[in-house]
Amino acid sequence: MKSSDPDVRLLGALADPTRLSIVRQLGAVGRSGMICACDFVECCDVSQPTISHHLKVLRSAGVVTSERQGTNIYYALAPGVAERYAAIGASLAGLVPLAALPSPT
Amino acid sequence: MKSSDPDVRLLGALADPTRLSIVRQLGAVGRSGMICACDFVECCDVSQPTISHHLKVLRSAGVVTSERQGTNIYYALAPGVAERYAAIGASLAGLVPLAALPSPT
DNA sequence: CCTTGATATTGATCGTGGTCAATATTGACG
DNA sequence: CGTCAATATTGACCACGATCAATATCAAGG
Repeated sequence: MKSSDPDVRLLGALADPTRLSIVRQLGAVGRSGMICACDFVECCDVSQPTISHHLKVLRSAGVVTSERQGTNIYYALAPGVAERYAAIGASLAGLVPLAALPSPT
Repeated sequence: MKSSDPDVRLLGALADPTRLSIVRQLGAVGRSGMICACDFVECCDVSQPTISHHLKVLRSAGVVTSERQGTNIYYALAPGVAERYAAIGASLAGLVPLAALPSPT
């Protein structure tokens, strides 16, 4: 019954404090920024297997991509995830959510 | 442990096929559009108590507002929910979700 | 190879949430 | 007040997901 709707899966992937924190860190380092999985283990106070599980959920929902570099694995925001998120917002409010953002003058 | 983070609650409220369907219907009828609860019972193939439960979740997360008219109760998108959704998107992708929308050349 | 560090998987536990049947509440209208 | 239609609440059941301890895989260096 896994809901199979990709929009629901995207929202569900973000609807967890640990995962939202991970994704926000990835967003904060910019578009091409990559973060080592070990860094997530340090910051969020959950165990390493739990972090690995959350990263798997995010990857499976198409939110992040992973790239191996030696023993470390670096994660980055998947391309197009912002578009997907914005598209869901558009289907909700039927409009332009962005116009409402704090405009940086 | 209810996660208390309003962003997580907003995303969680949308991360359900039935609730997303409800919110999309509300978005489709436009800004001031209101929809009777009974209409949701008809369209989504879940029982009336379940619809009532989902509406309660959406109301509790600040996604919808309700207004009684006789025996019927009409629901509408809460003001500011689009802004809240967009703000989360901004914190994710750095900014710009809107520029990323399908550009109509 | 063997060890070591990083990540993933397994297995188990436990809370949360979606669902329904049954029942209660609420409001309108005789 | 009694009835009816609409909505909410209760109680129970079940699946899913978040979590951790233990273990496995995987890659680099000696």
